[in-house]
Amino acid sequence: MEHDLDSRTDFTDELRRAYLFSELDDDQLAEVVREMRLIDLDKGERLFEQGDPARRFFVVRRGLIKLYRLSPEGHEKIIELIAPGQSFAEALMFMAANGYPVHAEAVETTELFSFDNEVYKALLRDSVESCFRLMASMSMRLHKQINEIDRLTLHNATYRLVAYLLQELPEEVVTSPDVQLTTAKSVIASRLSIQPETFSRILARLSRDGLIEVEGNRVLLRDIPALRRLIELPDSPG
Amino acid sequence: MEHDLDSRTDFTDELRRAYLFSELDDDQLAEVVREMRLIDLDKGERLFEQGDPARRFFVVRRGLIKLYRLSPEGHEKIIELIAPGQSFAEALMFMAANGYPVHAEAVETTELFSFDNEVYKALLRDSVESCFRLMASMSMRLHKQINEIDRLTLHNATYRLVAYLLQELPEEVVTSPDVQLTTAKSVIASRLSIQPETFSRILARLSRDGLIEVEGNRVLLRDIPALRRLIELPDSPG
DNA sequence: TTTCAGCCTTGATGTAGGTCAATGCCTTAG
DNA sequence: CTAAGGCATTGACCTACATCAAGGCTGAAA
Repeated sequence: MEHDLDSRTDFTDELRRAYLFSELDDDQLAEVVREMRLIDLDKGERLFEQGDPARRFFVVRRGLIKLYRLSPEGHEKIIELIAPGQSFAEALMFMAANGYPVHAEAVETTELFSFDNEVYKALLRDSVESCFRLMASMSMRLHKQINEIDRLTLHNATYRLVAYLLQELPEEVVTSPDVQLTTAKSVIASRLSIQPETFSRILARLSRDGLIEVEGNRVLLRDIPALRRLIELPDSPG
Repeated sequence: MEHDLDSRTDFTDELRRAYLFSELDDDQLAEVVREMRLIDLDKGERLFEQGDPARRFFVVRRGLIKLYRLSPEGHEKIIELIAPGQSFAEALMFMAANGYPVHAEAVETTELFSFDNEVYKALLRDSVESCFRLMASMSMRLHKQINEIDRLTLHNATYRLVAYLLQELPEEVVTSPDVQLTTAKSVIASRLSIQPETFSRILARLSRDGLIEVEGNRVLLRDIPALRRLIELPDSPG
Protein backbone atom coordinates (compact mmCIF):
# COMPACT_ATOMS: atom_id res chain seq x y z
CA MET A 1 0.00 0.00 0.00
CA GLU A 2 2.83 2.41 0.65
CA HIS A 3 5.19 3.43 -2.13
CA ASP A 4 8.73 4.51 -2.30
CA LEU A 5 8.64 7.60 -4.43
CA ASP A 6 9.76 7.43 -7.97
CA SER A 7 12.44 10.06 -7.70
CA ARG A 8 12.01 11.11 -11.29
CA THR A 9 8.43 12.24 -10.85
CA ASP A 10 8.05 15.91 -10.06
CA PHE A 11 5.22 16.61 -7.67
CA THR A 12 6.05 20.21 -6.90
CA ASP A 13 3.49 21.75 -9.24
CA GLU A 14 0.80 19.44 -8.00
CA LEU A 15 1.58 20.24 -4.39
CA ARG A 16 1.80 23.97 -4.83
CA ARG A 17 -1.86 23.90 -5.70
CA ALA A 18 -2.67 22.74 -2.18
CA TYR A 19 -2.91 25.77 0.08
CA LEU A 20 -0.71 24.14 2.70
CA PHE A 21 2.26 24.26 0.37
CA SER A 22 1.57 27.30 -1.74
CA GLU A 23 3.66 29.63 0.42
CA LEU A 24 6.76 27.47 0.69
CA ASP A 25 9.83 28.37 -1.31
CA ASP A 26 11.54 25.85 -3.57
CA ASP A 27 13.95 24.58 -0.96
CA GLN A 28 11.24 24.12 1.59
CA LEU A 29 9.00 22.34 -0.84
CA ALA A 30 11.85 20.09 -1.86
CA GLU A 31 12.32 19.16 1.76
CA VAL A 32 8.66 18.27 2.08
CA VAL A 33 8.77 16.18 -1.06
CA ARG A 34 11.86 14.36 0.12
CA GLU A 35 10.05 12.69 2.96
CA MET A 36 6.60 12.63 1.39
CA ARG A 37 5.05 9.24 0.75
CA LEU A 38 2.55 8.10 -1.79
CA ILE A 39 -0.15 5.76 -0.54
CA ASP A 40 -2.56 3.59 -2.52
CA LEU A 41 -5.68 2.29 -0.89
CA ASP A 42 -8.18 -0.18 -2.23
CA LYS A 43 -11.86 0.39 -1.74
CA GLY A 44 -12.67 -0.26 1.90
CA GLU A 45 -9.06 -0.21 3.03
CA ARG A 46 -8.36 1.59 6.28
CA LEU A 47 -5.79 4.40 6.48
CA PHE A 48 -5.80 4.89 10.23
CA GLU A 49 -7.99 4.22 13.21
CA GLN A 50 -9.34 6.55 15.81
CA GLY A 51 -6.73 6.77 18.55
CA ASP A 52 -3.73 5.95 16.38
CA PRO A 53 -0.86 8.34 17.11
CA ALA A 54 -1.21 11.22 14.69
CA ARG A 55 2.23 11.70 13.24
CA ARG A 56 1.28 12.39 9.64
CA PHE A 57 -1.26 14.31 7.65
CA PHE A 58 -2.59 13.69 4.17
CA VAL A 59 -3.66 15.14 0.85
CA VAL A 60 -5.99 13.14 -1.37
CA ARG A 61 -4.72 12.84 -4.91
CA ARG A 62 -7.62 10.88 -6.34
CA GLY A 63 -10.42 8.79 -4.93
CA LEU A 64 -12.42 9.50 -1.79
CA ILE A 65 -11.71 9.17 1.91
CA LYS A 66 -14.31 9.00 4.64
CA LEU A 67 -13.60 10.16 8.16
CA TYR A 68 -16.00 8.53 10.57
CA ARG A 69 -16.84 7.62 14.12
CA LEU A 70 -18.43 4.50 15.52
CA SER A 71 -20.95 4.42 18.33
CA PRO A 72 -20.60 1.73 21.03
CA GLU A 73 -23.34 -0.20 19.21
CA GLY A 74 -21.27 -0.09 16.05
CA HIS A 75 -23.24 2.55 14.17
CA GLU A 76 -21.14 4.51 11.77
CA LYS A 77 -21.37 8.25 11.30
CA ILE A 78 -19.33 9.89 8.56
CA ILE A 79 -17.95 13.16 9.84
CA GLU A 80 -16.39 14.26 6.59
CA LEU A 81 -15.74 13.12 3.04
CA ILE A 82 -12.38 14.15 1.62
CA ALA A 83 -12.18 14.67 -2.13
CA PRO A 84 -9.11 15.06 -4.35
CA GLY A 85 -7.05 18.17 -3.63
CA GLN A 86 -8.25 18.37 -0.04
CA SER A 87 -6.08 17.75 2.97
CA PHE A 88 -7.02 16.24 6.29
CA ALA A 89 -5.58 15.63 9.75
CA GLU A 90 -3.21 18.57 9.35
CA ALA A 91 -4.92 20.40 12.23
CA LEU A 92 -3.77 17.66 14.57
CA MET A 93 -0.17 18.63 14.17
CA PHE A 94 -0.49 20.78 17.25
CA MET A 95 -2.09 18.27 19.55
CA ALA A 96 -0.94 14.94 18.29
CA ALA A 97 -0.87 13.64 21.85
CA ASN A 98 -4.46 12.44 21.62
CA GLY A 99 -4.14 10.57 18.37
CA TYR A 100 -6.48 10.78 15.40
CA PRO A 101 -10.00 11.67 16.54
CA VAL A 102 -11.68 9.62 13.80
CA HIS A 103 -11.26 6.55 11.64
CA ALA A 104 -10.18 7.06 8.01
CA GLU A 105 -11.03 4.65 5.23
CA ALA A 106 -11.06 4.70 1.44
CA VAL A 107 -14.58 4.72 -0.02
CA GLU A 108 -13.14 3.77 -3.39
CA THR A 109 -9.68 3.17 -4.82
CA THR A 110 -7.70 6.11 -3.54
CA GLU A 111 -4.28 7.58 -3.93
CA LEU A 112 -2.90 10.05 -1.41
CA PHE A 113 0.18 11.91 -0.27
CA SER A 114 1.30 11.65 3.32
CA PHE A 115 3.51 14.11 5.18
CA ASP A 116 5.40 14.10 8.42
CA ASN A 117 4.04 16.52 11.01
CA GLU A 118 7.41 17.43 12.45
CA VAL A 119 9.01 18.16 9.13
CA TYR A 120 6.18 20.40 8.15
CA LYS A 121 6.09 22.12 11.52
CA ALA A 122 9.78 22.88 11.21
CA LEU A 123 9.03 24.65 7.95
CA LEU A 124 6.15 26.55 9.46
CA ARG A 125 8.58 28.06 11.93
CA ASP A 126 10.25 29.81 9.04
CA SER A 127 7.10 30.95 7.33
CA VAL A 128 4.57 32.99 9.23
CA GLU A 129 2.75 33.29 5.95
CA SER A 130 2.18 29.56 5.91
CA CYS A 131 1.07 29.71 9.52
CA PHE A 132 -1.52 32.26 8.56
CA ARG A 133 -2.75 30.14 5.70
CA LEU A 134 -3.02 27.12 7.89
CA MET A 135 -4.90 29.13 10.47
CA ALA A 136 -7.25 30.43 7.82
CA SER A 137 -8.01 26.90 6.77
CA MET A 138 -8.57 25.78 10.33
CA SER A 139 -10.82 28.72 10.85
CA MET A 140 -12.80 27.70 7.80
CA ARG A 141 -13.15 24.19 9.09
CA LEU A 142 -14.33 25.47 12.42
CA HIS A 143 -16.88 27.55 10.65
CA LYS A 144 -18.08 24.61 8.61
CA GLN A 145 -18.49 22.51 11.68
CA ILE A 146 -20.60 25.16 13.32
CA ASN A 147 -22.82 25.04 10.28
CA GLU A 148 -22.86 21.30 10.60
CA ILE A 149 -24.00 21.42 14.21
CA ASP A 150 -26.54 24.03 13.25
CA ARG A 151 -27.98 21.78 10.56
CA LEU A 152 -28.05 18.74 12.79
CA THR A 153 -29.85 20.48 15.61
CA LEU A 154 -32.01 23.12 14.00
CA HIS A 155 -32.99 21.43 10.78
CA ASN A 156 -34.67 18.23 9.71
CA ALA A 157 -33.54 15.53 7.32
CA THR A 158 -35.26 17.01 4.26
CA TYR A 159 -33.61 20.35 4.88
CA ARG A 160 -30.21 18.73 5.18
CA LEU A 161 -30.62 16.70 2.03
CA VAL A 162 -31.90 19.61 -0.04
CA ALA A 163 -29.19 21.89 1.30
CA TYR A 164 -26.66 19.25 0.32
CA LEU A 165 -28.02 18.97 -3.21
CA LEU A 166 -28.04 22.72 -3.73
CA GLN A 167 -24.54 23.02 -2.41
CA GLU A 168 -23.35 20.27 -4.74
CA LEU A 169 -24.79 22.08 -7.72
CA PRO A 170 -22.04 23.10 -10.17
CA GLU A 171 -21.50 26.79 -10.85
CA GLU A 172 -23.04 27.03 -14.31
CA VAL A 173 -26.46 26.43 -12.85
CA VAL A 174 -28.40 27.30 -15.96
CA THR A 175 -26.94 24.78 -18.29
CA SER A 176 -26.88 21.77 -15.99
CA PRO A 177 -29.24 21.81 -13.04
CA ASP A 178 -28.24 18.30 -12.10
CA VAL A 179 -26.01 16.82 -9.50
CA GLN A 180 -23.85 13.78 -9.95
CA LEU A 181 -23.64 12.13 -6.54
CA THR A 182 -20.00 11.60 -5.75
CA THR A 183 -20.55 8.23 -4.13
CA ALA A 184 -23.13 5.68 -2.99
CA LYS A 185 -26.34 7.12 -1.58
CA SER A 186 -25.87 5.28 1.66
CA VAL A 187 -22.53 7.03 2.16
CA ILE A 188 -24.02 10.44 1.57
CA ALA A 189 -26.86 9.50 3.88
CA SER A 190 -24.45 8.78 6.68
CA ARG A 191 -22.61 12.01 5.97
CA LEU A 192 -25.95 13.78 6.47
CA SER A 193 -26.90 11.67 9.49
CA ILE A 194 -29.85 10.12 7.75
CA GLN A 195 -30.67 6.42 7.46
CA PRO A 196 -30.50 5.05 3.90
CA GLU A 197 -34.22 4.22 4.02
CA THR A 198 -35.16 7.73 5.03
CA PHE A 199 -32.81 9.15 2.42
CA SER A 200 -34.53 7.10 -0.23
CA ARG A 201 -37.98 8.12 0.96
CA ILE A 202 -37.12 11.81 0.94
CA LEU A 203 -35.82 11.57 -2.62
CA ALA A 204 -39.01 9.72 -3.58
CA ARG A 205 -41.20 12.41 -2.04
CA LEU A 206 -39.29 15.25 -3.70
CA SER A 207 -39.66 13.43 -7.01
CA ARG A 208 -43.38 12.90 -6.50
CA ASP A 209 -43.70 16.63 -5.81
CA GLY A 210 -41.89 17.38 -9.06
CA LEU A 211 -38.98 19.17 -7.41
CA ILE A 212 -36.33 16.74 -8.56
CA GLU A 213 -35.85 13.74 -10.79
CA VAL A 214 -33.68 10.85 -9.77
CA GLU A 215 -31.91 8.56 -12.19
CA GLY A 216 -29.40 6.33 -10.48
CA ASN A 217 -26.68 8.55 -9.13
CA ARG A 218 -27.80 11.60 -11.08
CA VAL A 219 -30.25 13.97 -9.46
CA LEU A 220 -31.89 16.51 -11.70
CA LEU A 221 -33.04 19.60 -9.84
CA ARG A 222 -36.25 20.45 -11.67
CA ASP A 223 -37.33 23.41 -9.55
CA ILE A 224 -34.42 25.10 -7.86
CA PRO A 225 -36.36 28.13 -6.60
CA ALA A 226 -38.85 25.82 -4.92
CA LEU A 227 -36.01 23.84 -3.37
CA ARG A 228 -34.46 27.03 -2.07
CA ARG A 229 -37.80 28.11 -0.73
CA LEU A 230 -38.16 24.75 0.97
CA ILE A 231 -35.15 25.39 3.10
CA GLU A 232 -35.59 29.17 3.32
CA LEU A 233 -31.92 29.60 3.68
CA PRO A 234 -30.50 33.05 4.31
CA ASP A 235 -27.21 31.36 5.19
CA SER A 236 -24.21 31.51 2.97
CA PRO A 237 -23.57 28.07 1.50
CA GLY A 238 -20.96 25.88 3.10
CA MET B 1 -21.55 49.24 28.09
CA GLU B 2 -18.08 49.92 26.78
CA HIS B 3 -15.39 51.37 29.01
CA ASP B 4 -12.41 53.50 28.51
CA LEU B 5 -9.67 51.76 30.37
CA ASP B 6 -8.56 53.04 33.70
CA SER B 7 -4.94 53.53 32.77
CA ARG B 8 -3.77 52.84 36.28
CA THR B 9 -5.08 49.30 36.35
CA ASP B 10 -2.52 46.70 35.32
CA PHE B 11 -4.05 43.84 33.39
CA THR B 12 -0.84 42.25 32.20
CA ASP B 13 -0.75 39.48 34.78
CA GLU B 14 -4.36 38.66 34.19
CA LEU B 15 -3.87 38.52 30.45
CA ARG B 16 -0.73 36.45 30.54
CA ARG B 17 -2.78 33.67 32.01
CA ALA B 18 -4.78 33.47 28.77
CA TYR B 19 -2.90 31.26 26.36
CA LEU B 20 -3.30 33.77 23.54
CA PHE B 21 -1.07 36.22 25.34
CA SER B 22 1.26 33.98 27.26
CA GLU B 23 3.98 34.04 24.62
CA LEU B 24 4.05 37.77 23.98
CA ASP B 25 6.90 39.83 25.37
CA ASP B 26 6.31 42.89 27.53
CA ASP B 27 6.28 45.36 24.68
CA GLN B 28 3.90 43.29 22.63
CA LEU B 29 1.56 42.80 25.54
CA ALA B 30 1.65 46.52 26.27
CA GLU B 31 0.58 47.16 22.72
CA VAL B 32 -2.33 44.79 23.08
CA VAL B 33 -3.39 46.39 26.33
CA ARG B 34 -3.21 49.86 24.83
CA GLU B 35 -6.06 49.21 22.47
CA MET B 36 -7.88 46.63 24.59
CA ARG B 37 -11.37 47.52 25.77
CA LEU B 38 -13.35 46.44 28.77
CA ILE B 39 -16.99 45.65 28.16
CA ASP B 40 -19.80 45.22 30.67
CA LEU B 41 -22.93 43.41 29.67
CA ASP B 42 -26.15 43.05 31.60
CA LYS B 43 -27.96 39.78 31.64
CA GLY B 44 -29.56 39.25 28.26
CA GLU B 45 -27.55 41.97 26.56
CA ARG B 46 -26.25 41.16 23.11
CA LEU B 47 -22.55 41.45 22.27
CA PHE B 48 -22.78 40.85 18.54
CA GLU B 49 -25.09 39.29 16.03
CA GLN B 50 -24.46 36.60 13.50
CA GLY B 51 -23.21 38.29 10.37
CA ASP B 52 -21.74 41.34 12.07
CA PRO B 53 -18.28 42.10 10.71
CA ALA B 54 -15.81 40.26 12.91
CA ARG B 55 -13.15 42.80 13.73
CA ARG B 56 -12.58 41.92 17.37
CA PHE B 57 -12.22 38.90 19.57
CA PHE B 58 -12.94 38.51 23.26
CA VAL B 59 -11.89 37.05 26.59
CA VAL B 60 -14.49 36.61 29.32
CA ARG B 61 -13.39 38.07 32.62
CA ARG B 62 -16.43 37.09 34.65
CA GLY B 63 -19.96 36.04 33.89
CA LEU B 64 -21.09 33.78 31.07
CA ILE B 65 -21.53 34.26 27.33
CA LYS B 66 -23.66 32.09 25.09
CA LEU B 67 -22.89 31.66 21.41
CA TYR B 68 -25.99 30.56 19.57
CA ARG B 69 -27.77 30.14 16.29
CA LEU B 70 -31.41 30.69 15.42
CA SER B 71 -33.44 28.54 13.07
CA PRO B 72 -35.77 30.25 10.58
CA GLU B 73 -38.62 29.43 12.97
CA GLY B 74 -36.79 31.24 15.74
CA HIS B 75 -35.58 28.22 17.68
CA GLU B 76 -32.39 28.86 19.55
CA LYS B 77 -29.50 26.43 19.75
CA ILE B 78 -26.57 27.27 21.97
CA ILE B 79 -23.37 26.25 20.23
CA GLU B 80 -21.05 27.07 23.08
CA LEU B 81 -20.99 28.58 26.56
CA ILE B 82 -17.96 30.71 27.34
CA ALA B 83 -16.82 30.85 30.95
CA PRO B 84 -14.33 33.22 32.61
CA GLY B 85 -10.78 32.89 31.30
CA GLN B 86 -11.91 31.54 27.96
CA SER B 87 -11.60 33.39 24.69
CA PHE B 88 -13.91 33.29 21.70
CA ALA B 89 -14.10 34.53 18.11
CA GLU B 90 -10.31 34.63 17.87
CA ALA B 91 -10.36 31.94 15.19
CA LEU B 92 -12.22 34.33 12.92
CA MET B 93 -9.26 36.61 12.66
CA PHE B 94 -8.30 34.80 9.47
CA MET B 95 -11.62 34.88 7.71
CA ALA B 96 -13.36 37.90 9.11
CA ALA B 97 -14.89 38.50 5.70
CA ASN B 98 -17.92 36.40 6.52
CA GLY B 99 -18.69 38.05 9.83
CA TYR B 100 -19.38 36.31 13.11
CA PRO B 101 -20.93 32.90 12.47
CA VAL B 102 -23.12 33.04 15.62
CA HIS B 103 -24.93 35.41 17.91
CA ALA B 104 -23.30 36.27 21.26
CA GLU B 105 -25.25 37.28 24.34
CA ALA B 106 -24.61 37.53 28.07
CA VAL B 107 -26.43 34.85 30.05
CA GLU B 108 -25.78 36.84 33.22
CA THR B 109 -23.97 40.04 34.11
CA THR B 110 -20.68 39.70 32.30
CA GLU B 111 -17.43 41.54 32.00
CA LEU B 112 -15.08 40.94 29.11
CA PHE B 113 -11.98 42.15 27.34
CA SER B 114 -12.10 42.88 23.66
CA PHE B 115 -9.17 43.00 21.25
CA ASP B 116 -8.59 44.23 17.75
CA ASN B 117 -7.92 41.46 15.24
CA GLU B 118 -5.47 43.44 13.18
CA VAL B 119 -3.38 44.57 16.12
CA TYR B 120 -3.11 41.03 17.37
CA LYS B 121 -2.37 39.64 13.91
CA ALA B 122 0.47 42.14 13.53
CA LEU B 123 1.97 40.74 16.73
CA LEU B 124 1.52 37.18 15.56
CA ARG B 125 3.75 37.96 12.63
CA ASP B 126 6.60 38.44 15.06
CA SER B 127 5.86 35.41 17.18
CA VAL B 128 5.69 32.03 15.53
CA GLU B 129 5.38 30.64 19.01
CA SER B 130 2.11 32.49 19.46
CA CYS B 131 0.97 31.25 16.09
CA PHE B 132 1.62 27.72 17.23
CA ARG B 133 -0.33 28.26 20.40
CA LEU B 134 -3.23 29.71 18.53
CA MET B 135 -3.17 26.81 16.14
CA ALA B 136 -3.10 24.38 19.03
CA SER B 137 -6.16 26.03 20.47
CA MET B 138 -7.96 25.98 17.15
CA SER B 139 -7.04 22.37 16.77
CA MET B 140 -8.54 21.66 20.15
CA ARG B 141 -11.74 23.42 19.23
CA LEU B 142 -11.94 21.45 16.03
CA HIS B 143 -11.52 18.30 18.03
CA LYS B 144 -14.22 19.30 20.47
CA GLN B 145 -16.62 20.02 17.69
CA ILE B 146 -16.04 16.61 16.21
CA ASN B 147 -16.95 15.17 19.57
CA GLU B 148 -20.00 17.38 19.57
CA ILE B 149 -21.16 16.13 16.19
CA ASP B 150 -20.45 12.61 17.35
CA ARG B 151 -22.64 13.06 20.41
CA LEU B 152 -25.44 14.67 18.48
CA THR B 153 -25.59 11.97 15.86
CA LEU B 154 -24.54 8.78 17.59
CA HIS B 155 -25.92 9.30 21.07
CA ASN B 156 -29.29 10.00 22.63
CA ALA B 157 -30.35 12.73 25.01
CA THR B 158 -29.72 10.72 28.17
CA TYR B 159 -26.20 9.93 27.04
CA ARG B 160 -25.50 13.57 26.33
CA LEU B 161 -26.84 14.72 29.65
CA VAL B 162 -24.99 12.10 31.65
CA ALA B 163 -21.79 12.74 29.73
CA TYR B 164 -22.19 16.42 30.49
CA LEU B 165 -22.67 15.80 34.20
CA LEU B 166 -19.64 13.53 34.43
CA GLN B 167 -17.53 15.99 32.54
CA GLU B 168 -18.61 18.80 34.86
CA LEU B 169 -17.57 16.78 37.89
CA PRO B 170 -14.75 18.52 39.77
CA GLU B 171 -11.41 16.74 40.04
CA GLU B 172 -11.59 15.62 43.66
CA VAL B 173 -14.36 13.23 42.84
CA VAL B 174 -14.34 11.39 46.14
CA THR B 175 -15.08 14.27 48.44
CA SER B 176 -17.76 15.99 46.38
CA PRO B 177 -19.60 13.86 43.85
CA ASP B 178 -21.92 16.72 43.06
CA VAL B 179 -22.15 19.17 40.24
CA GLN B 180 -23.16 22.79 40.57
CA LEU B 181 -24.90 23.68 37.32
CA THR B 182 -23.26 26.81 36.01
CA THR B 183 -26.51 28.31 34.77
CA ALA B 184 -30.21 27.75 34.26
CA LYS B 185 -31.23 24.24 33.26
CA SER B 186 -32.93 25.48 30.14
CA VAL B 187 -29.64 27.00 28.99
CA ILE B 188 -27.75 23.79 29.53
CA ALA B 189 -30.56 21.94 27.80
CA SER B 190 -30.13 24.07 24.70
CA ARG B 191 -26.37 23.59 24.86
CA LEU B 192 -27.05 19.83 24.75
CA SER B 193 -29.76 20.14 22.11
CA ILE B 194 -32.47 18.91 24.41
CA GLN B 195 -35.83 20.56 25.13
CA PRO B 196 -36.23 21.81 28.71
CA GLU B 197 -39.12 19.39 29.24
CA THR B 198 -37.09 16.43 28.10
CA PHE B 199 -34.15 17.60 30.18
CA SER B 200 -36.38 17.70 33.22
CA ARG B 201 -37.81 14.28 32.52
CA ILE B 202 -34.40 12.70 32.13
CA LEU B 203 -33.24 14.14 35.44
CA ALA B 204 -36.45 12.85 37.02
CA ARG B 205 -35.89 9.37 35.67
CA LEU B 206 -32.25 9.25 36.76
CA SER B 207 -33.39 10.34 40.22
CA ARG B 208 -36.09 7.69 40.34
CA ASP B 209 -33.46 5.10 39.43
CA GLY B 210 -31.28 6.32 42.28
CA LEU B 211 -28.38 7.38 40.07
CA ILE B 212 -28.53 11.05 40.96
CA GLU B 213 -30.26 13.44 43.33
CA VAL B 214 -31.39 16.87 42.19
CA GLU B 215 -31.75 19.82 44.48
CA GLY B 216 -32.27 23.03 42.57
CA ASN B 217 -29.11 23.70 40.62
CA ARG B 218 -27.06 21.11 42.47
CA VAL B 219 -26.93 17.60 41.10
CA LEU B 220 -25.55 14.91 43.37
CA LEU B 221 -24.12 11.98 41.46
CA ARG B 222 -25.06 9.07 43.72
CA ASP B 223 -23.73 6.24 41.58
CA ILE B 224 -20.91 7.36 39.34
CA PRO B 225 -19.91 3.88 38.15
CA ALA B 226 -23.48 3.21 37.07
CA LEU B 227 -23.58 6.53 35.25
CA ARG B 228 -20.35 5.70 33.48
CA ARG B 229 -21.71 2.31 32.58
CA LEU B 230 -24.84 3.97 31.25
CA ILE B 231 -22.88 5.78 28.61
CA GLU B 232 -20.21 3.11 28.16
CA LEU B 233 -17.75 5.71 27.18
CA PRO B 234 -14.26 4.66 26.16
CA ASP B 235 -13.77 8.21 24.87
CA SER B 236 -11.56 10.68 26.60
CA PRO B 237 -13.70 13.42 28.11
CA GLY B 238 -14.07 16.68 26.24
C1' DT C 1 -25.57 -16.86 -19.17
C1' DT C 2 -26.24 -17.52 -14.48
C1' DT C 3 -25.28 -16.23 -9.84
C1' DC C 4 -24.38 -13.63 -6.16
C1' DA C 5 -23.40 -9.55 -3.44
C1' DG C 6 -24.32 -4.80 -2.80
C1' DC C 7 -27.21 -1.34 -2.87
C1' DC C 8 -31.64 0.66 -3.22
C1' DT C 9 -36.53 0.93 -2.49
C1' DT C 10 -40.95 0.33 -0.23
C1' DG C 11 -44.09 -1.09 3.39
C1' DA C 12 -45.31 -1.89 8.25
C1' DT C 13 -44.40 -0.77 12.79
C1' DG C 14 -42.04 1.29 16.87
C1' DT C 15 -40.27 5.05 19.75
C1' DA C 16 -37.46 8.94 21.44
C1' DG C 17 -38.20 13.09 22.13
C1' DG C 18 -40.69 17.27 20.62
C1' DT C 19 -44.92 20.18 21.31
C1' DC C 20 -48.75 22.05 23.87
C1' DA C 21 -50.78 23.17 28.01
C1' DA C 22 -51.57 23.52 32.95
C1' DT C 23 -49.59 24.22 37.34
C1' DG C 24 -46.29 25.20 40.80
C1' DC C 25 -42.38 27.12 42.48
C1' DC C 26 -38.88 31.00 43.50
C1' DT C 27 -37.23 35.48 43.22
C1' DT C 28 -37.38 40.21 42.65
C1' DA C 29 -40.05 44.53 42.72
C1' DG C 30 -43.31 47.22 44.66
C1' DC D 1 -46.71 41.02 52.44
C1' DT D 2 -48.28 40.69 47.69
C1' DA D 3 -47.80 40.50 42.86
C1' DA D 4 -45.71 39.12 38.67
C1' DG D 5 -42.38 37.18 35.60
C1' DG D 6 -39.25 33.57 34.79
C1' DC D 7 -38.11 28.90 35.25
C1' DA D 8 -39.15 24.02 36.24
C1' DT D 9 -42.07 20.16 36.33
C1' DT D 10 -45.61 16.98 34.79
C1' DG D 11 -49.10 15.02 31.79
C1' DA D 12 -51.21 14.09 27.25
C1' DC D 13 -50.42 13.84 22.72
C1' DC D 14 -47.97 13.76 18.23
C1' DT D 15 -44.57 13.19 14.63
C1' DA D 16 -40.24 12.62 12.33
C1' DC D 17 -37.42 9.32 11.85
C1' DA D 18 -35.45 4.75 12.97
C1' DT D 19 -35.94 -0.08 12.69
C1' DC D 20 -37.29 -4.45 10.78
C1' DA D 21 -38.35 -7.06 6.88
C1' DA D 22 -39.03 -8.25 2.09
C1' DG D 23 -38.16 -7.80 -2.62
C1' DG D 24 -35.90 -5.77 -6.71
C1' DC D 25 -32.13 -4.00 -9.57
C1' DT D 26 -27.40 -3.98 -11.28
C1' DG D 27 -23.01 -5.17 -12.31
C1' DA D 28 -19.16 -8.07 -11.67
C1' DA D 29 -17.56 -12.83 -11.15
C1' DA D 30 -17.75 -17.48 -12.48
